[in-house]
Amino acid sequence: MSPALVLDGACQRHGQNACRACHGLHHDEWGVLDERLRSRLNSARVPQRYRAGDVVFSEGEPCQGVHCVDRGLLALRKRDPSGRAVIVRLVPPGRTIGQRSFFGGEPRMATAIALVDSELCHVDASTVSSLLDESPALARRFLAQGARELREAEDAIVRTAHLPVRSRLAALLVELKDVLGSADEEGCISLHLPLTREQLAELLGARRETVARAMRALSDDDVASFQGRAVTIGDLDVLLDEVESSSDRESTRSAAWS
Amino acid sequence: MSPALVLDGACQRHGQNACRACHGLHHDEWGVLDERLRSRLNSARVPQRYRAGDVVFSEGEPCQGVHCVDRGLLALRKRDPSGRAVIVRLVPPGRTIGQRSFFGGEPRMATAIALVDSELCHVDASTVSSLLDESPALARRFLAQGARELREAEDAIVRTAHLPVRSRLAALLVELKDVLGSADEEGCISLHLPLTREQLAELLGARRETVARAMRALSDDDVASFQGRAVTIGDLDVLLDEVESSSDRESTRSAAWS
DNA sequence: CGGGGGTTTGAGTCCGTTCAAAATACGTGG
DNA sequence: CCACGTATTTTGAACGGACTCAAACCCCCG
Repeated sequence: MSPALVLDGACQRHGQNACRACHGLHHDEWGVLDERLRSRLNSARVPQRYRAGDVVFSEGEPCQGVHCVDRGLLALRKRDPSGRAVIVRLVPPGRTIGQRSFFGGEPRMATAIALVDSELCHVDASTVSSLLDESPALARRFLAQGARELREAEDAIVRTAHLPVRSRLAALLVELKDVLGSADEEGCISLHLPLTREQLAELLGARRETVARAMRALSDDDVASFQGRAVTIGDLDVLLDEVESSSDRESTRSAAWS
Repeated sequence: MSPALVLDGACQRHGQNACRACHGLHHDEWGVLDERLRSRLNSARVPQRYRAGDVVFSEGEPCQGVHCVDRGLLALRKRDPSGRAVIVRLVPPGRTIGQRSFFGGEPRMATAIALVDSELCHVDASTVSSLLDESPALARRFLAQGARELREAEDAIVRTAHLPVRSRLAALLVELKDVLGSADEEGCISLHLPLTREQLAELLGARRETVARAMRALSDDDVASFQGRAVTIGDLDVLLDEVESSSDRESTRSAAWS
């Protein structure tokens, strides 16, 4: 039912050729290449496997090209001036990482970490460059993808600016359910978190303890239940309200009480 | 002495032709166009003037192309789910706004507001499209610019995640001094804030009152002084420390006291 | 001189943090 | 399969930063 499951299924079926196969199926950049350029890409790309916790590239390193995510999930993490880690975004299958520093001509500004066992394809810088020069359509795809990432980043800025941790956690669950969730026949969504509480905290801009308390608060109010890394969402609408309302909460409540 | 002042001077000298002239001079996208394409751009662009407070485009509107900033300063502002405004970034002269929704094929996701009297050039969507298709170099420029904006957005995420308002204000001053500041012979930097306290608060993800208190705290500690919208920075190093240290502060202090 | 927008200050409250301890999960070797 | 040591997660209590509400203050302009 969920798009993510369909994606995973398709990738597994194609084994080592997952890269070409998956990228054709989804909103990914390379899909627009014609046969000739696609075969050039195919001979240049090098498939790689990473285990949960492995580092794909590190903050400060020079950029050696881009990586496409075929399977798994990555996190991009930066450090603030005082050394604390912040996860700036998650990268699901179908997306490319490393574009930012490739196009910006900068060293890597974040560390990419595999949150679960993952399969990537590395494409070296000169191949990407030559493909870009020959395919304006590819450039447009990358521009569109960059626009999307910028929007997501700005949405994150807006969320962290004013929403409490509890609402930010709810918003994160809403996002994750599209990528990792599966719904049973009752409309009850369940998903397995690919992050430790610590990483969840880095992603939400909070501390472990605060995240734990926010989880407890959500389950006390029957919005979602947490058992270890397993999450179940009884009613999606209740979860969505959690994100929208925030300050409306007590007014909604008092309306329900009267 | 400051780059911003040089830029302003150059633009004013060219009057109505500021667009072409300015864009050639700086790190702007259009600079890479050859003579033919540049003249196409020049005949399609329409110069526009906005007064402080004017809206260039609004959240939700369809995208009609991009705008280049020749003079002045713009703010891009979004609203969070509960309706509160957040300024996600400032746009100085030399930059283009509206690319994000143009490339993403989405309606505008933010409202663009002139913070001071500003001059822009509007370039319609089909012109930008045709230029992009004919000039891979232009596409690369836009990709580079998108990468830069994404990095800046991610930096903002990291800052708001853990730094206190006082440090975020200091970081903002460090950025603004490059665009708006002028240094006297003593190395003492002064600048005029183009924002109300309210807008400053929206930019920092805080409330007016908190920003006022943070200003007071900074001037009490002789980091910077605020008189209305005029800011003077006595020693830039002290201001930079303010951003770096944050949690180191009390240890620095105790070292100084002993 | 008296508005009115914008700014500053104060007092009280709430949310998130910090520090510390208990509880739970987990992998490893016996 | 169980016991044990370690890492992660959860809870509690106290503190602190930022928010809210409310009032005073400016400063510019009519």
